[in-house]
Amino acid sequence: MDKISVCIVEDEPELLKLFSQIIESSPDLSCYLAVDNCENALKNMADFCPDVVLMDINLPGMNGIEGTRKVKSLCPNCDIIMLTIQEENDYVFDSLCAGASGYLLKDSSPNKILQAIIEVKSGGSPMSPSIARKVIKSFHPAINNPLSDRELEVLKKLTQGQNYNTIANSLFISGNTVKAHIKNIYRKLEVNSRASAVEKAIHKRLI
Amino acid sequence: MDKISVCIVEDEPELLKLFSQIIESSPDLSCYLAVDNCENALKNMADFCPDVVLMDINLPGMNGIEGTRKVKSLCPNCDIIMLTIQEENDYVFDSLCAGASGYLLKDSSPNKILQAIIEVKSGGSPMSPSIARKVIKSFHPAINNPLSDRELEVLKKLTQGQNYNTIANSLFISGNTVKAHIKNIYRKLEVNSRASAVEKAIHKRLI
DNA sequence: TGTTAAATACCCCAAATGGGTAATTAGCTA
DNA sequence: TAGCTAATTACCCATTTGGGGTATTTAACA
Repeated sequence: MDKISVCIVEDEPELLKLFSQIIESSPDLSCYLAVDNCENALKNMADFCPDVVLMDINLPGMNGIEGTRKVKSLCPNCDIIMLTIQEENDYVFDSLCAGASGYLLKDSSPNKILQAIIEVKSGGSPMSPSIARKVIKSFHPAINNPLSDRELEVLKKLTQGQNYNTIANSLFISGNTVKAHIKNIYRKLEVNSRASAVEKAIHKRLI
Repeated sequence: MDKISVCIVEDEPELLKLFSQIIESSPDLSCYLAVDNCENALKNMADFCPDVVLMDINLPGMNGIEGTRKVKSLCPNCDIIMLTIQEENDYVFDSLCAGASGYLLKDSSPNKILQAIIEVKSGGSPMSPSIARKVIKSFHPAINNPLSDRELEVLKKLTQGQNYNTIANSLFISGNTVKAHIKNIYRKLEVNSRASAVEKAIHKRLI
């Protein structure tokens, strides 16, 4: 089997050098490209798609999240591992939504980085433990759910696009009562339309 | 520091025995409870909350997903690791939504299982590689997005609860045009209301 | 015991929504 | 070149929605 070809995008020269040395130290990996910005990486990738990209986030010019989006549209089969000090939620989730398949913090050991590259190519998604927990937590139910059980029932049906009367019939209550519940839901979620109620309910994991 | 107390819920006697032996073989862990159904686990947990629960999914009586929900409401600080052969998407995501913090397949090595218990207590979320990929994939953008760029713009504003005219003003087009776009969005997403459009857009990762 | 929240039900009304039809322009493809 | 789709605009009309009220019953709670 061929070596796994890796591209590194990292603007700190020492780190770029360190990472490429780590890659080249493995008999299974080959550092195909080591650049300090996304623009150069993309230019080279038009001709050849590497197997894996290690991507920093804070970069001069295009940032690593936008870069990830662009790499994925250019090379859909390329697996991207974020390798960054950024561990704020926004960075993590924006990266994943842009198409990243892994997320390592820069304090990861050389061995972890090598393992991660192998793992991502074997169909896994290597993440630093704290990142994995953030991701998993995003599925956990809301801790401060202000809605009553009945309101939650109504909210679920709202989400399915049902109107006052359909909801009323399925819950065996009057349309006016449904309306009253929806008013209370809006007040508690601080919204004033079905669309934003659904959006908020999903993102707060209420349903 | 005290040993990490572990509870195992597993209905196959050989596996239950094997897992408890693995736990007891570690100087840092203690198998506090080993039972073959959730009902018994919950009965015991009313008095004492273990640090970690290893939870099977296929169980006689209450299944492991419902069990996870119940354990979390009884012991919010307890970390639950699913340990199961089930790797269908529904099982994975339902487990996480029920409150699980890790998900291992039963073919994991004893060493992986021990590592996972330590890791989950250190604030990580241990997952088998294929499970991690499923989770990460759920954040990736839709591959078959049927909407045009303009329709996506409108959809985003729909999601924010904006009405025809507000959307029209922010896009510098007429309200009638917005309406036409929304009609096309509804047709393509096969929905007929803002609420279900928002629901579908979020779950298909269109926005 | 008084208070509060939840669930139920009703009223009115202005505004927003969804469905139908139709036309023009521009760009892309077979 | 003919045909298709996307984007834009416009109109009509019935239904739905959201905001403003008010009121009763029940259960929980301090």
